[in-house]
Amino acid sequence: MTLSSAKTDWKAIRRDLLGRIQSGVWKPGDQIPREVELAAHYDCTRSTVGRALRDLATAGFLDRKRKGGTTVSANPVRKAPLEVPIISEAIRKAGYEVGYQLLRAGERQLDQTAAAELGLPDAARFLSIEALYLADGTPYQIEHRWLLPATVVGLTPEILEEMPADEWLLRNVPLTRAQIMIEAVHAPKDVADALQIAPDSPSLLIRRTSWRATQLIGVLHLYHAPGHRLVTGI
Amino acid sequence: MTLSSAKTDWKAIRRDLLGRIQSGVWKPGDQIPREVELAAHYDCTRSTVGRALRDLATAGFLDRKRKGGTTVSANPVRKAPLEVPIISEAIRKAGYEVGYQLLRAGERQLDQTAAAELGLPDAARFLSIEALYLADGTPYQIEHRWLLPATVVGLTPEILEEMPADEWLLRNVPLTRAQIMIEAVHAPKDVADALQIAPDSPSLLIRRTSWRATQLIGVLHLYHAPGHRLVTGI
DNA sequence: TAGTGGTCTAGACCACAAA
DNA sequence: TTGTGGTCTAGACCACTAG
Repeated sequence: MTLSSAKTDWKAIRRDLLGRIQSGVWKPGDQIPREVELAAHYDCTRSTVGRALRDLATAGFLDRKRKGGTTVSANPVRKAPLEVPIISEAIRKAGYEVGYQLLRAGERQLDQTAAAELGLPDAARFLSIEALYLADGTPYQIEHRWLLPATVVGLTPEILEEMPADEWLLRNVPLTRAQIMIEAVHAPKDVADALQIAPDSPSLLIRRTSWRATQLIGVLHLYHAPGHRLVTGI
Repeated sequence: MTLSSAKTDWKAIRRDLLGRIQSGVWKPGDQIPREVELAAHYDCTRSTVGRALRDLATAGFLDRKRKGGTTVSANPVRKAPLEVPIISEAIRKAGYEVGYQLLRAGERQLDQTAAAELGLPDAARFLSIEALYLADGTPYQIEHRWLLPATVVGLTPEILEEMPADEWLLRNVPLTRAQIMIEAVHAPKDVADALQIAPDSPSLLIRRTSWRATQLIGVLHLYHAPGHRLVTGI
């Protein structure tokens, strides 16, 4: 009641409700009024307050249960959105001139550890791609991919000379599911050489395994130069 | 038309539409039918298809503009949700027994680099907290916080002996905004000692600066033991 | 069993951007 | 100017679950 009560605008209602949560008027675990009561208070229909409540629930601020009512989340598990863009876009966005250099491309036996990760026989042959990305001429990251030849028909080393694998894949084999792992490792020797950094420098490694529907596309390993930061927020 | 056309269920409609996008029936940049047409096709009201379309738009698959219609996103910037839970919850979720050990707590001058990050005069005095977390008895991560005393009144070293700062903060000073940076570093000597790892081991460092509204709460540095992985997916 | 949220309808008006 | 999505209403029925 003391807080604003802009009428009949679900965004305003959401702001008002969020305000009560964040200011502590409603504390974690508290039961908040039912939709009908809120609708009466805000002088609108149940659908409208429902939309505001639904939005807050998907954002993790509220827990909702039929018959059980709506409560303020006890464990506000905030999710920070981590963008997964095309590599060159990421560099461009940061304001740098993009450089791309194909190091190696060709069919290869899958790396032992990578095979184990995928639960595949390492007898399987993959299209192995190694490339270097530069930002303003400075080595920025190394990408190493293993792609399942059957799912990337048409992708040739010639194409890769001009176009990063990311771009080709986005247009030709869009992923529908991916698993991502982020960890800190010592840069392996070949990566350290390519990035022109000291061997055993700390490197941020992003590993991504991607599928199109249930069909495996491949595995991506991204080694970043020391000092590289992943930035996000809530 | 060829794809399923389950009637009057927005989730089914969303599945159907997403199927057309991911199977390539509708390609990036394509204009898709208007709400009225889709409503006719699925034999439901505009509100219902609208909900499905809105959902796909917020997920990044569609771009919508008044009068301009709805198009398939050309740049599907997929966002991987990175969870930011209470530390002990994270360990518990992974199935381990949680250990917590306060190493140091007391007022201190803010660290030089940390002060620069915040744009604060390093003359400011902060509550400095260092703690060790264990998973099944094994050192797991080191947290180092600098908290602005004015915003955490009531938080004493005695409380911190028993309760991780995270838990106290969640209940008493919930954050409304945070900036998060993730990078790979060499573990500093004191951190390496506490984690019982070799000096200069690669460590995943998560840095978080948090605010309540516009009021700075403090800075958190989390050093992880080598091998620790952040896992997410899309 | 009863009460709560989840969904859908059929209609209306409005805001914005393209033509 | 006009067509599109964005939002709201007033009502209804249903699904889940707490008591």
